[in-house]
Amino acid sequence: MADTDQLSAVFSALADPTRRAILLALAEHDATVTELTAPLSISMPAVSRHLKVLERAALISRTRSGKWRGSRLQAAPLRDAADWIDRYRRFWDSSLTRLAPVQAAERATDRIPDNREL
Amino acid sequence: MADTDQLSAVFSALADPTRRAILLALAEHDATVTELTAPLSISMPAVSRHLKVLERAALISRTRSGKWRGSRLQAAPLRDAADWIDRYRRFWDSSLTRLAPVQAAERATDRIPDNREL
DNA sequence: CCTTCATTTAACCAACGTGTTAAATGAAAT
DNA sequence: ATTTCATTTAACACGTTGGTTAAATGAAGG
Repeated sequence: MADTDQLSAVFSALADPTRRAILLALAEHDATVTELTAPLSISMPAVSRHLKVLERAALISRTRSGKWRGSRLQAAPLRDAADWIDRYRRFWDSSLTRLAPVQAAERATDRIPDNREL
Repeated sequence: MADTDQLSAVFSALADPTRRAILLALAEHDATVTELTAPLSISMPAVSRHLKVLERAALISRTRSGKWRGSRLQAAPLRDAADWIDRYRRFWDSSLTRLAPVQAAERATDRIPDNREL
């Protein structure tokens, strides 16, 4: 990560398939580390550290109740990530058919040194 | 990354603020490495490598035209990322008011060993 | 040709990420 | 008190990342 900014932390957390699997599991229901580890073919310490990453990204919260530590999905940062990505929606969605030619034209003439058809 | 799966590559690419800045610039118009480097206070080789990361994630395509190599935004992978995140939308958006209590109830009773109010 | 300009590759470095196993912690149960 | 169980921390290995500067590449232009 190297960065501490929120969005970077979130995207970085999402960049790992194991962590995405964990979030998916937590979308079903809160779970303990042991429960999360079961289907994951990695050691419990490894899962524990994935959870720490998710927690730093504020994607989960953790509760303690005696022996057990529960993890709960916190989706707010996902909203931020979705919002960021949404700024690019015009580049792929329905309007693509309508907008694409315009964009192509812009791209062909704009900013490219001497219009060398990049 | 360590992983080669597409979604991981995309999220990993997005996890760096410099690369997000590059994508934002490319949302305006295609650009050369030099143009992209100008506002970025890092060296051109560094930018060149960021571009390679974005290219591996299929977030940009590159064209060559004589001396210049242009970069163009390719938003399709962003759609995939958005789609992935969207599965969690119910956890944060409007229905949150309506759904949250249900979820809370589910969470309190579900899967947690012996209902220890995690 | 020889130079210039845009970009990439190479070599290096410090920091980080992800996994492991073994030890430590801390609450529960006997 | 001692043991047991869930989890975390420590110590280690190893590959990756992101930055640097210096050299290589490759097309354009004199």
